[in-house]
Amino acid sequence: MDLIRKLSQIPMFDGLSNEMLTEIAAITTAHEVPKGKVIFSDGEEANGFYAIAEGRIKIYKLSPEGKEQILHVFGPGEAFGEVPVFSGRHFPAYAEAIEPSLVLFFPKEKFISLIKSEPMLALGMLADLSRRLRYFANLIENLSLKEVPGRLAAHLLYLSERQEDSNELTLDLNKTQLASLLGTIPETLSRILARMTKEGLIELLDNRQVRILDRESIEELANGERRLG
Amino acid sequence: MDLIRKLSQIPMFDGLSNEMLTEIAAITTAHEVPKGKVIFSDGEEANGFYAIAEGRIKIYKLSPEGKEQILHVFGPGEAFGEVPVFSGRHFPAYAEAIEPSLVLFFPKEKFISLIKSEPMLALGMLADLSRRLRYFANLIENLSLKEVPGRLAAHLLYLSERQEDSNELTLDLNKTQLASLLGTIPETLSRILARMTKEGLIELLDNRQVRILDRESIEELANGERRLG
DNA sequence: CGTGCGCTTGACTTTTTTCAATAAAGGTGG
DNA sequence: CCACCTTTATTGAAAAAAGTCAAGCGCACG
Repeated sequence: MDLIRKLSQIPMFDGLSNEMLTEIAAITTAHEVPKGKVIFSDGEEANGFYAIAEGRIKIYKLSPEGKEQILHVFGPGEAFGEVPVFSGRHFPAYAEAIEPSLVLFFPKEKFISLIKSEPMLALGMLADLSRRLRYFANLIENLSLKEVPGRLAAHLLYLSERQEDSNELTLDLNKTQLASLLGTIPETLSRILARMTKEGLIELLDNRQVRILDRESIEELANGERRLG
Repeated sequence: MDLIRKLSQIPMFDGLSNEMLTEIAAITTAHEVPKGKVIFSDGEEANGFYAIAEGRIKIYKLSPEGKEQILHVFGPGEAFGEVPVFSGRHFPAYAEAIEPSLVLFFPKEKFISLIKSEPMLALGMLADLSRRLRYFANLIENLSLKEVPGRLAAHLLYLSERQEDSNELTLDLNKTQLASLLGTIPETLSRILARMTKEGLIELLDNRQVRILDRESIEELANGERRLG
């Protein structure tokens, strides 16, 4: 069945038997989500969690004045909204589709029953949450200990690692959302990109394409060993 | 045995049978840690994780210039250093005793074997990591979306909830470390406490004692509905 | 073809940090 | 128990970083 193939592509479910995947499929429902739709809200009661079959979902917090901090952008194969399955009853942030998406939903109680009978499922889940904690520790470090140019530099290096030509990269978000991911605002991001261009560290090709001209300087920026003039 | 009593007081191990506690005890070692001792460092390879029997441990990141961001302060009954047990091989931050402490150590592979045979242990672990993710989401929100007065106000309210007299509270850290927990520096914290005092929101008694004089205004500060004059 | 949203840039304000000096607190050994 | 010494805390003045407000451009989409 198609659903089982989708489940098997989720890393969290790696190493599970076909029987177990079938059991999971039996409790799974799939939902199409249009771009811009809020899947759940901060503080909302949770009945289960999600995984992405297609599309991308941003997880974010909002300030009272409406400023947004993106915590995570998840793509195909990644799960989200698991926290209230295991502690607390409410989602800790907002989730919104930033592309037309197809998400799979797993109801809480039924999923917990499966965990009790299948330790590998628990270990996959633990690995998943652990990776996320590691990612958050890094995000906190960036927000608290680096200035915006350093955060941007680190992000550019991160993106450049996962492209064919390691010196030409495509931004995965528009600049407003990239600003939100980096804990700043579009104006500041724009200015810093301009400064990095003027100092010959990067070159802006398309609106979404960046060429790295001076990788070493960008690495120094990301490590706090240098600052923009 | 004394070790089993200590294990039974760790919330992560709630609901486990005596036999299982005995099995855990068989792989546990206890270690005294003097105040100021670094238990593990960011990036160091991990062989297992820890839980606190007595004392307090801070988990933190350092910038190249030596600025510190505290991620967590853990006390008796709390576990730390679990992330590399389930994903990655290295600790994601530093851990240091801020009081003379007694910590329990659980070796990685042996602990994973126990998890495979006891689903309740996995669920306790999952609840633990989930709580931590929730806490981190909150910390990120504070760092990114609130100014320092708002972060301090939120922390004072948090402390006041867990004291007998809800309007008189004891800071759990010295001010240098409190600044580090709030993502700022001692000078800034000092100034903001002075401003809150001048505006009649709080009164500083001892160096560690704070009396809340105007709780409503502090709540508004914490919610970003108000700012200091 | 127009409206709107995203992006950029400038001028200005606010917040926070830096640097420096001093004061207070806490722990140690005599 | 006190004097000393190190660490911690406070305060001021100046600098830096980032945010706000406002205006204008351009591209996309209906």
